[in-house]
Order: sequence, then C-alpha cells, then structure tokens
Amino acid sequence: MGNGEMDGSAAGDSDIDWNTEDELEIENYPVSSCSGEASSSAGSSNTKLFDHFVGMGFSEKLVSKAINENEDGNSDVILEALLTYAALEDSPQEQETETVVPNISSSDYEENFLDDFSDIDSNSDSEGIYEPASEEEKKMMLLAEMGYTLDEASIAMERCGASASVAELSDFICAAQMSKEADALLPEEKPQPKLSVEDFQKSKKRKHGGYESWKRSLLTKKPLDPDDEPLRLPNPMVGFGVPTEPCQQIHRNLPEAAIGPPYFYYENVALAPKGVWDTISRFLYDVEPEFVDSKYFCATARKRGYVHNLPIHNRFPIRPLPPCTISEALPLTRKWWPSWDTRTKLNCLQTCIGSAKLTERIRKALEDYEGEPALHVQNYVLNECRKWNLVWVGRNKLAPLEPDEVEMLLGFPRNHTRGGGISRTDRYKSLGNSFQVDTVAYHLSVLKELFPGGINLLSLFSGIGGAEVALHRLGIPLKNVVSVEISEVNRNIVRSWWEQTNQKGNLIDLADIQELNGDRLEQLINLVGGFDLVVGGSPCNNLAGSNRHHRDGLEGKESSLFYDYFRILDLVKCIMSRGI
DNA sequence: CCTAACATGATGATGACG
DNA sequence: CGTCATCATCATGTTAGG
Repeated sequence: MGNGEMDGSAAGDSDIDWNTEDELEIENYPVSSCSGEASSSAGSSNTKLFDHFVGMGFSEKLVSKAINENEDGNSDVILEALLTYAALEDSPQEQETETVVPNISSSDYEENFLDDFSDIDSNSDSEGIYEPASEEEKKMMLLAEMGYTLDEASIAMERCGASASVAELSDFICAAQMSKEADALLPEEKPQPKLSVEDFQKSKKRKHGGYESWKRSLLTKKPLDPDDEPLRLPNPMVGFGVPTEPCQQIHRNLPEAAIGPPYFYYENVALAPKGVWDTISRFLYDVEPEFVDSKYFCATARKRGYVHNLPIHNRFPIRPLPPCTISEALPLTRKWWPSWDTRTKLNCLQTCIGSAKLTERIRKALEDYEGEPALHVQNYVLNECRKWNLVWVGRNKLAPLEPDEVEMLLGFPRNHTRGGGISRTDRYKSLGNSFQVDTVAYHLSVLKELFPGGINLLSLFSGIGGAEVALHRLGIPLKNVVSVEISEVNRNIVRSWWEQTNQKGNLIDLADIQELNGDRLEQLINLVGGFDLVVGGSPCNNLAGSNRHHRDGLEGKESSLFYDYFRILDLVKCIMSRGI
C-alpha cells in the first residue's frame, strides 16, 4: 500500500512508507524452506511431473526421456526438452498418442499471448503449422511462457476452473505465492497451506486497483494500438534531466501499478526497432521510458532507454566528474588531432573494434598529402573514424581504443576486466555490452538518502556489474547482491571486483535466469529480507542496429529474455507486496 | 598433426532527422 | 532524399598447446 505520492516535495525520509531498510539481519532471519520441500520428495515429484506432462498430451516415451535426461532440472527445463524432442520428431513415426504440441516458441510469445485474450477472433495460424490445442493446454502453455512453473499453472487451473482467463490464472498464482509466504511466516495461523479461491479473493482486495487494471490492459491491448501515440525519442536526449542541463521536470506521476517496492531499473538500447519500447513500457507497468544519451555524462555517446520507478528529484552525479571530451579523456591524442576532425565526443562503444587493415588504408590515403587532405579523403576518413571510434595516435595514424580506455570511458575502474584468463576480445565484448556507470549512477543516486543503511540488490543480466559499481561509487552500501549472469567470464569479473573492493555484504551469483522461479525467488527474498532494487539490462543484440543477421526485434532469441526481467520483477512485486 | 581458442575481415538494414 | 548512428554475427585464417 504505497502512498501514491512517492515524488512528494519533502526530501524523502518520511515520504516513503515502503522502505524495507528496517534492518533484518540475515543471521536472525528464519531461513525457511531451504532444505525442505524442494529437494526432499524427488521421487513423488517426478511421478507427479510425469503424469503432468502426459496429461498435457506428450507421449509417455518422450516424457520419461525428458525427465531422465534432466533429472535436476525444474519443470520448465523439462518442458523445454520436450518441445525440442517433439520438434525433432516431427516426422510422423512413433507417436502412439496423437501428440498435439502447441508449438509456442518464444518468438511467437507476444502474438499468441495477446491474440488469446483480445476480443477479436483469433484469425491466427497464418502459418498453419500446428493445430490449435485445447483451450486448457493453450492456457497452460501461455502460463509456462510467462515463466510460471507448470506446477503453479496446473494448481491454478484446478482451483480456478478451466474457464478462467489467463489473467485470472496468473493472479491466482500470485495469490498463491503470497499465501505461501504467509504460511512460511505464520505457520501456527494457517497450518494447512491449501490454496483456495479464497486466497485469491483475499489477495485481490489487498492489491492495488491500479495493478489490476494495468494487468487487464496488458492482456487486452494490442501490440500496436493505433489509439496510442508511438513513443518518440526526445531531442536532445536528456531524459528527465542531466547534471549539466538543469532539470526541467522535477515531478512525474507514476502509474499506480508501477509504485514499489521494489524499485526497479531496466535498460536497453534506445534505437530499437519500431514498437519495441512501446511493448517494454507496457509490460513494465506503463512507465514512460527515460531516454538518455551518455554523451551528457562522459566523452562517449550511448543512447539508451531506461524504465524505472525511481524518484527523479535531487539526483547528483558521482565525483570526480569524468572527462567529458575526447581530448580530456585521451590527452595524448591532442598532439595528433587534425583541425578538420571536429569530433569532441566518441560514438557508442560497441563490442567490435576497427581492424588494423582499415587504419593502414587510411594511413596510406593520408600520406599522399603534405598538409590538409582533399575534402573527399577527409570525408572518407571521418566516416570511418565515426563508425569505428578511431582516435589519433600519431602522424596519419589512427587506432581503435584500447580496452582500458574503454573501461575508463564507461566509468569502470582501471583493469576491471583485465586478467584472470580474459581475452582481449572478451573484454571488448563485455565492455561493449555494459552500462555507462556515470549515467546509471546519476539515476540511482536518489537511493542514497532513502537507504542509508545500504540496499539489497537483485541484478539481472549483470554483465560486468555496472549497477554494482555505480552503487558502490555512490557510497551506497551493498548488503546482499543476487546477481544473475550467463557468462562465466563476466561472473568472474564481478566476483573479483567484489573481493577487491572489500565488500562487506554477500554476493550470490547465478548463471541461468530460468533457474529463478517463484520458489527460488521466495527463498532468496526470505534469505536477504526483500529486495530494495531490481536492476537489469536485458540482451539487446536482436534490437541493435549493428546486427546484420538477427535483428529480429524483441522476440528474438536473446532479446526476448526481456520477458524474464518482467516475470521476475512481477514475482518479486507479488511476493513482497504481502509484506515482510 | 590435431584441436580449440583467438583474431581478422567482410557483411547492410533500420530508423531518426533535416 | 541524403546524412548519420548503431551494447553484432559469421566464415575463415592464425596461433598456442597437446
């Protein structure tokens, strides 16, 4: 029950009523259900799973194969395997039971997701590859795609009835999470953790009307509602304000459904294909994205969109302020910088760098001239310079940035990504995929006075820890950090930074975001006492303009992981809205 | 010799803006 | 309609290590 005016005029200490900083020490906190239900009854759980998948229409053969080969996997992993098998066995041979597989790939997520609930007839199946499954199966698949476990989904189906909408089902699961949470904390009051429609009704009353109506609108609105103005990028791209240009707007009204806890902060490339940011915004509680170019914070451009529910008044940058021009950031280039190269800022730092061959070609082209080169040569050189972020390192000599220069430009400590078995290529890649620390820190700075005792952070797609570094440099203590990052190289970088900066808190790192289901999240929330901030920048490679091959939009293979950010954020919201 | 890891070079399209 | 920017992928060559 937030008070709806989180951006009120006062400085904030008494202004928020949902700060969870009342210190819950880990030592004192009951670590419930750690070794209990999850691992104890593996046998019965397997039979249950078996029946469950067979009930969904998969053949017994496939199901047992999938379960055996994924013994330690959860139901989502097994479902994934089943879908793979079914796809491979598409050739009709040994399917005794007619296995109707609703082949909802993640790339079809949104269409199906929305088609299913829009009032218009689903004239879908333009491809006509798969037969439409039964309504029940279809809902089941959608819930699975939304990230709920099949256990959760089937219980919800049982209790709510087959005619329940997916919106209702999803809310029921949320209610179940909350109810479970209550049981864990108050075992004497509710000895039977039975899920009932009653729980659902109760939770509904507890919840904000704003959340309910938002969820409804999410489920019924079409992807590109012609009534809505498509999002426009601001020019200049300064978001809700940057340190140099004094803040125009000091107040904004967040949709009620967006108000925390927890605070959340989501990031991705600003120049995504059409409609992507509309979708992202719609899923993240209709919060208007803040588009910011990091060129207002440092010597390199970085056009990014940020969706967050943070206050936007009293922001401050980290000190010392970083160099803001190329010549300040890279003084040694000053001597060789020709007057006709008028760049003062670098373009976006990417994951690849210019080749040696290219700089050689440029050198030869320039050597034909004594003084200023011809205009067409200048244009050619400048073009390549802008494309590859080349800098002048000698007479007629251009060079790509060194990894440690990229580190510095992005606001990371020197050698942050260096050593420990990390290749040069990996460094460029990890850095290119990272936050610009000063920019993110400016947005997160408002947390300092809200959480003087430090924060618990859930960091999804952490990369090399841009958010962690930002918070640390702001002087915000990190109490517990749960970090999810697929790349081992990156996890090592964050771990080693954590140790080298003598962090007092705990760093828990996970590799696979799929592992973070409702149960695991509940465990973690119990363990740390709730998350104050959920940050994440989900993969952009299917959105980025540089991608020649697979710029598939938000439904692309990697970029669709955005939906996992939403799933987890929504789960955290649900679990924590029950109160701690 | 083989393999795996690494480095290099070639490869447009989309969308905003003026 | 031109100018500009853009958290990249793929095939192939090269090197290090067994």
